[in-house]
Amino acid sequence: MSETKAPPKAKAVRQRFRNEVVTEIVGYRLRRAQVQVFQEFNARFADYQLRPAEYSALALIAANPGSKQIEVANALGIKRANFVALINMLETRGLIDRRQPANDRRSHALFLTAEGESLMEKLDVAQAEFEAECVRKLGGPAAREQLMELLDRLIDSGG
Amino acid sequence: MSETKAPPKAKAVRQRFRNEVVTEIVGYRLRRAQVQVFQEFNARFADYQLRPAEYSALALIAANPGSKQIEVANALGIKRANFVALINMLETRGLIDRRQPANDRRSHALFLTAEGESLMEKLDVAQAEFEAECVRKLGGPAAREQLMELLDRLIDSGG
DNA sequence: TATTGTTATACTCTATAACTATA
DNA sequence: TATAGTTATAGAGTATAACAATA
Repeated sequence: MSETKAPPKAKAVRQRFRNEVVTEIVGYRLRRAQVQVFQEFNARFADYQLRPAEYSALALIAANPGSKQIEVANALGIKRANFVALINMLETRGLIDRRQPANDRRSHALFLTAEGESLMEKLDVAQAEFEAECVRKLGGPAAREQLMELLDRLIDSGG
Repeated sequence: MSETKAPPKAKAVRQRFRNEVVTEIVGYRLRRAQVQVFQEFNARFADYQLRPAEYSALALIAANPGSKQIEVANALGIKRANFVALINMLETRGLIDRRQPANDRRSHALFLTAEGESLMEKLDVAQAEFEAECVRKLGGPAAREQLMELLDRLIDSGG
């Protein structure tokens, strides 16, 4: 503090760019936080070549073996038409299977393959580490719980 | 509670779809909240034909008259290349002006037109109403302040 | 008639490279 | 050399319409 120099005086000191008109908007800050967190996710899961939607699809199939494409798509907020390419990719990579269900031959029953199960074990670890990092940034489990509750209020309310 | 019927026994009771593997992830819930808030924004600003980025650009130019394209683009987290079409649109619609600054002829100095200023007054009202609605959903100003602080922690931390 | 998966298509958003004019 | 604006282009993500198979 004792060694700070006087600011330059000659040129008209360019006023700082005023961001507050947007940074103080809930939606704007929500967006920036989400982008930041997704970038961090992508960096951490780059080794697995999995983006958020792909990871989420795998996790949902693991937790709901035999579920239909439309169920997983709906849970992810993805249109069933757009889910086809995603699930094709996971099948091509040998991570999931489409099987013929007995009761409804229109639908496909989704399952992890052995390789998918094996990968999922690693993904669970990576995801737990990532979540722990978020908790650390937020300042602890209580802060995370607070955030989750506040976000829920924005999601739940219909109008 | 006293009138609950026994669950149907005949068919194998289809277990509820288990979402928790994703809904309990900070990033996932952040994303869903952001999408919800942006949808609400789009609905409210449909009359003005303005999406979040366009509104934010106008607000930043209003708060920083004479700013350069790259300054506004950076503040919005948009590449300068992608900002061109956005600002072209706003200029075509007569909401902003690109003027020649005296000191640096490479850049464009951005200003709201009279029409832009006039529109901005209405947008300020609409945005204030929208923010108030978010506060209501969150449960009051203190809850909003909490959310903003928590989101900041996710944005600030570099690693 | 309605639903599931699928294809095709279009529109937005984003990322990169390269050009120009200026600094 | 570096920066501001621009163009072109390609990749995601998303939305809609239409079709086949099945319910």
